[in-house]
Amino acid sequence: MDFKDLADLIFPNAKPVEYYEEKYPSRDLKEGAVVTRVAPSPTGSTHIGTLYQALVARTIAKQSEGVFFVRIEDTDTKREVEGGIDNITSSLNYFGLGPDEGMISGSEEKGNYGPYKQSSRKEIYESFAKKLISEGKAYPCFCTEEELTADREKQERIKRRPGYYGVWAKCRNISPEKAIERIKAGEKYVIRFKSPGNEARKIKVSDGIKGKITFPENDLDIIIIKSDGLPTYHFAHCVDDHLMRTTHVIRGDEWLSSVPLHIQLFEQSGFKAPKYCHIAPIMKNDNGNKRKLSKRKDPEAGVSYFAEIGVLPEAVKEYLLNIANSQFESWRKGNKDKSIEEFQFQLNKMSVSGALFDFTKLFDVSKNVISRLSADEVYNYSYEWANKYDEELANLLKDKDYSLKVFGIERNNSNKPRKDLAKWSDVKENIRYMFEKPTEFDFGKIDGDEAKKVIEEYLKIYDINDDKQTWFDKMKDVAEKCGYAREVKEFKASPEKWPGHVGDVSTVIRVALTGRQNTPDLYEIMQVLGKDEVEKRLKDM
RNA sequence: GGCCCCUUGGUCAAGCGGUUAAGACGCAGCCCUCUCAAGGCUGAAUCAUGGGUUCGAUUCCCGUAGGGGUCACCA
Repeated sequence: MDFKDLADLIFPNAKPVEYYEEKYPSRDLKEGAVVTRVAPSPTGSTHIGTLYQALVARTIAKQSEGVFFVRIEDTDTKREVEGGIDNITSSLNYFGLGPDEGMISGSEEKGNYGPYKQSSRKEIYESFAKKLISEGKAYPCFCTEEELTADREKQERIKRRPGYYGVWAKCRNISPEKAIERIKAGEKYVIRFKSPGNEARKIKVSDGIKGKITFPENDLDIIIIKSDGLPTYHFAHCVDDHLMRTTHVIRGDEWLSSVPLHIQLFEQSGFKAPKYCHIAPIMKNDNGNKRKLSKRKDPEAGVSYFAEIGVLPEAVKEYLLNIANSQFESWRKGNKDKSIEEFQFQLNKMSVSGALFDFTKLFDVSKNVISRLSADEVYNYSYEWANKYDEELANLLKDKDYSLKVFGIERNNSNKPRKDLAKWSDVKENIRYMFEKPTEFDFGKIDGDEAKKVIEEYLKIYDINDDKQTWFDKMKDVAEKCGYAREVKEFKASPEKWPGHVGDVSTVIRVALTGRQNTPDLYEIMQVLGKDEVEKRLKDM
């Protein structure tokens, strides 16, 4: 009786690993091409961290003409949420981060290295676990949960490092004969990795983002196959990323401390370990403390939030890229019209510590993104958004031709378009007065009777056909006639001479027309409003 | 608690032994033939702390403090 018999008993039907090695050959890619993945668990709504990782992973894969794929890590059946996979794949798609390979919906996948859902790969893990067992590098463990917790408590009590290692690894040296006997007797067991490590020895790892890190070697005999027959994350990661020929593992830095284990797992399995790249998480300031963005507490942690408030995926990506590579900003400044795909991303320029999520900055980025859009695009996006989230706005925007003119104000034929829209949920209050007569008026400096006089005077000479210069000259004429300064400069030079200047006069017209003291270019607004509407609103005053 | 990582303005951050310590967001002020958004200019604001090493430390080393991560049959 030896390890081989034990392995045969545990996994009688497992295929030899060679079968899989052949089925999933090395990828035929050009030199330097990088194979990356994002490997989320389908546990609910997609987290912004997943998106962030996907963005980074996909970017470096694309840049190197490599492959980016999506693998679903659903080995924890308890945490799985219905529709979880769909949620991930549709979020990735929505953000334009669809994969070359892997899961593309809740039930479909593409690519030759699948299945891309771990729950469908059970037999593959068994095959590799069997090999480890037959080589004496893994073993069945019969310890019950109660025994394990008892040991852990004892370890704590006597101030020892907790875990299943050394003398605490009770099942480590059970002979194959004895193990076979116990299995045949029907005892429950899991499969553990027999770690060859020694905690006193150090290993050095070069992380693609964090740089050189020194760890103690792993000496924990971690579980690789759980009692439900599915692998733990560690083992699944090892088998999958080997077979899927991943070259760079981009993942959250909560995994950093598992690296010694993972490297050992790869070594013992006879695989080449991938390059690890650990991304610092996006944080939130919580009463002076930094903590990871949490889906429970922070709406912005859920990726769907950005769709809800109407921030473009492109804006979110640019913001994330900004956090990831600070040179992005200056690149963008010099390449205003280029796609972000052209930006040369550098992994080693990523920050090693987590950045605070900053809405103000996101909105600034977003304003810039929207400012690059045509009136047509702005209309389409906001109408689409309104149909989903804001019925009132959708009604306002029904008249497409007119709406297009409204969105064209200071946008069409302008080389420095407005930057006052950060998100589609800003649109309604921004343009409402173009569709509805205002009901409240505050003329500022000028009181009601004066304002009436200004409006009357203006009405006498108003002509929709005036060009902008004539329009402005007429505004000055009204100012003069009503006793205000023609030129702002003159007024500023001797403010005691007049009660106000053209600006104050135009404010009256502006308020009468829009109900606001601040608006975009009044001339353009009046052009869009049209002669009838302008005269009507003015006369109604 | 053990182990690992981190610490430049309010925020994101350049920097890699000698710099007036970039830039962006935000903030304040000014300018720009009407207001605002934008744009331009100007300004306030940063090297956690104590020791070394060095002619010289933001930069290198050690300690301290603070922060983060991790120690599961969860990923």
